[in-house]
Amino acid sequence: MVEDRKLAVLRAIVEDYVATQEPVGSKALVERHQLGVSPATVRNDMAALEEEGLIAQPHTSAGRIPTDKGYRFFVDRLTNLKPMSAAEKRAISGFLEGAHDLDDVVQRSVRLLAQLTQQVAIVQYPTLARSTVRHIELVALSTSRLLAVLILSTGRVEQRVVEVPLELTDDLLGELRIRTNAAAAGERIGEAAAALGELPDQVAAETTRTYAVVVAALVEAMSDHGSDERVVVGGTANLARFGDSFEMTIKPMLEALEEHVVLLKLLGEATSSSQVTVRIGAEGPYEPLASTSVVATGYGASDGALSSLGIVGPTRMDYPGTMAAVRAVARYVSTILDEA
Amino acid sequence: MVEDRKLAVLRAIVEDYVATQEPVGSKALVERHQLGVSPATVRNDMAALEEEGLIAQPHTSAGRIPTDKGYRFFVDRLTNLKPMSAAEKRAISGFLEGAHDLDDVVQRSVRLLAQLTQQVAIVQYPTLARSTVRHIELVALSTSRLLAVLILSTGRVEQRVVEVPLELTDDLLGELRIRTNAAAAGERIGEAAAALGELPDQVAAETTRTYAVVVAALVEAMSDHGSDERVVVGGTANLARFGDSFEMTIKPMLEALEEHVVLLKLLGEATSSSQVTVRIGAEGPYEPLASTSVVATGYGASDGALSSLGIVGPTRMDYPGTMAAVRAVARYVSTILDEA
DNA sequence: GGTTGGCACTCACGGTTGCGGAGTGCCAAG
DNA sequence: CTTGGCACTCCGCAACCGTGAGTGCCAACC
Repeated sequence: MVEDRKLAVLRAIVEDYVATQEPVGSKALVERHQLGVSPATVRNDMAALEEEGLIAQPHTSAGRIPTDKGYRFFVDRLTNLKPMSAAEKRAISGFLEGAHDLDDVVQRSVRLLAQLTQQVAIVQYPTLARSTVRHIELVALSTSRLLAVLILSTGRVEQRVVEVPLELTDDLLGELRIRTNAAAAGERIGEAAAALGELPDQVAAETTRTYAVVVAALVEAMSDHGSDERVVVGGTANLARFGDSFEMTIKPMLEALEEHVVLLKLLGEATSSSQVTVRIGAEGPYEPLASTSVVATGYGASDGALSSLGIVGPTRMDYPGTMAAVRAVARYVSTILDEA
Repeated sequence: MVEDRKLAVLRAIVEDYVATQEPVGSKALVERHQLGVSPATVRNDMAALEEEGLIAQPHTSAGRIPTDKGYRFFVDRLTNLKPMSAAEKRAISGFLEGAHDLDDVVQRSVRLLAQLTQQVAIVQYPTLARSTVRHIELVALSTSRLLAVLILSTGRVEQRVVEVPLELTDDLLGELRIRTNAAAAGERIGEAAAALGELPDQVAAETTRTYAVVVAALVEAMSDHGSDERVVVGGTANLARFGDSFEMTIKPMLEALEEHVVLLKLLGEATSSSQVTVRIGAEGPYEPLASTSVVATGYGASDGALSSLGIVGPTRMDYPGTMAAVRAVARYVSTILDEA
C-alpha cells in the first residue's frame, strides 16, 4: 500500500519533470495528481525515494528530479508503451509508402522518426550480412576499365570502377559476367565472396589477373565496410528544443553525431534484439553523452533482425511515447523491406 | 592617402574582429597594427567609416564591428584568397584519393571541407542534366517484377523496382534490355528519356504496356528529382564553435540544414559560376540566416560547372581562408570527377 | 587640412547586497 | 501512518554601484 504510493509518487515526479523541465515539489505534486494525501506525506515518500537513489535535489530547498536510476525504474516497471493512435499509424504507413529506393526508405524513416519523437533520429542501413547477391553486372567503360555493379537482395547497389590488365573484349566481358554470376548470384554474401575468391584459379592463365582484380573489387564491395556500417541522422533541428545546457548536452551531441562509429556503438546492442532497448544517461558507453538517453531497436526483414534504428535525446524525455514510436517505425520499415 | 588609411583601418577592424570576436577599439588597433598614427586619428577615420555604413558600434562607448556592408567591401576590395600551403594541398588530394564511389567522393568532400574551414559544409550531388546514360540493366526478381538499374556517366546509379503486367520470360527481358539500351545508352539524359518514351509504340501490341511501365520507371529515375537535388551536410559539430548566440545563429541554422530545399537555394547562384561567390548576412534569400554567410562555388567535370558546394558560417568568419579552401576543394573534386 | 593630446561623458560588465518565495525537514498531535 | 505547523535554507531576481574601456569633441600643433 505504502510501497504502491511511493511508486505512484515516483511516476508522478518523472511525468511532471518531463513535462515542465523543472524540479517538482511536494505541493505541486498533490495538486496535479490525485494522490489523496497531503504534501507532508508526499515529502516523507520523497525522502525515502531519495534514500534509495531514485530521485535527487539539485540543491537544498529545491524540488526533486529523477536520477538515472529513477528513470531506469520508471522505464522498467512503471510504464507500458502507449499505443499509437490510428491517425498516427496512417501517417506512418503513408509516409513510408512512397519510397522507391533503399536510400529513400532510410531517408524517410529518419525524417519520420525525428518528427514523431521530436528527437534526433538515427537509422543504420540494413546490414549486408544476411542479404544475398541478386545480380552482378559488368559494364565496359573503356578497353581497360570496367564498372562492376553489385545488386543485393535488400535492394542495395554497390559499384566499383576496376582497372583491368587485359584488353576488354565483348567475349571476355560476357564470360566474366556469366562466371561471376554463376558463382555468386543467389548466394549469401559470405558464400558469394568465398565462391568468387576461387574463380581466378579456375580460368585460363592469361585471364587470371583480370579475374582477380574484378573479384577483389566485388568482394571489397561486399565487405561490411562498404555500406553496412553507414548511418543516417536526422532531426538535428530538434536539438534546439532541448533547452538544456549547451555545453553539457548539445555540443557533445553534435560531435557524436558526426562520428558515425560512435553512433553505431550506441545503436549496437539493440541490433540483435527486436525489443525496444533504452539506455539511460551514464549507462551508455560514451562518456560525453552522460546526460542523454538512447532508445533503439532492431529492425529488418522477417528472417531475423538485420539492423537498428533509434533516437537519442535528453534523459529527461517522454519514454513511453518515444519507445512506442521507435517500435512502430521499426515494424513498418521491416514490412516495407520484406516486400521489396 | 587618407582614403588608403581608412581602408587599412577597415581591414584591420575586420581582421581583429574575426580573430577576437570582440568589438575593437581605436587603442587596440594602433597597438596591433603598425598604422603609424595615434588613436585619435584612427577615431576620426572610424567615425567616417561609420558614416559610410561600413562599421557600427553595438552600443555607445563600445568598440566597432563591421557591418554586412563592411564585410562585403572587405571581401570585394581588400582581400585576395590566401593560397593553400603545399601541405594543405597534399592533405586534400590525399583525402579525396581513396574514394571509390560517387557517394564516397561526396561524403569525403563534405568532411574535408568542414575540416579545412571549421564551418558547416554543404555539397550538392553532381547534377544529372549533363550526364549521359552509360548502361541500363534489368534483373528479374520474380515472374512479375523486375529491378531496373540505371547507370550514369557520373558514376551515379539509380534503381527502381517495377511491377510488370506480362509474365517475364528470359526472351522478353533480353529484348527489353537490348531495346532500352539501344535507345538510351550513350545519350544525354534528356535525349535518352525522349527516345525511351517512344519505345512502347514500336513494339508488339501485347508488350506495349510492359514497355511502358519499365520506361516510366527509367524516365522517372532520370528526372531531376530523383537524385539531382540531393545535398549532403557535414561538420555540424563546428556549430559548437560559433560561440554566437544560440537563438540567433545556431537554432535557425540547424533548422535550415534539415531543409534541403533551403540549402539548395543557398548554393543556388553559385552553381552556374566557377567563381567563389560570397553571400553575406541578410543578402541571402532566407531571413532566419540573416547573421550567417555562405561561401560557395560551382564544381564539376571539365565540360562545364555541374553542381555546387560550399560552407555556411557566421558572418564573422575568415573570408580569405575560407574562400581559398572552398575553391581548392571544388577544383580537386572536379578533377576527380573528370577522371572517373 | 590633417594630426594629436586632453578631457568629459557614456555605458556595458562584474560583484555585492537584499529580499521573496518555494521547498524542505522535523516534530508533535491526530 | 498521516497531517498541519513551523523554522530554516537557499535559489533567483532585481537593484545598486564602481570600474574601465571607449568615445566624441575641441583646441593646439605641424
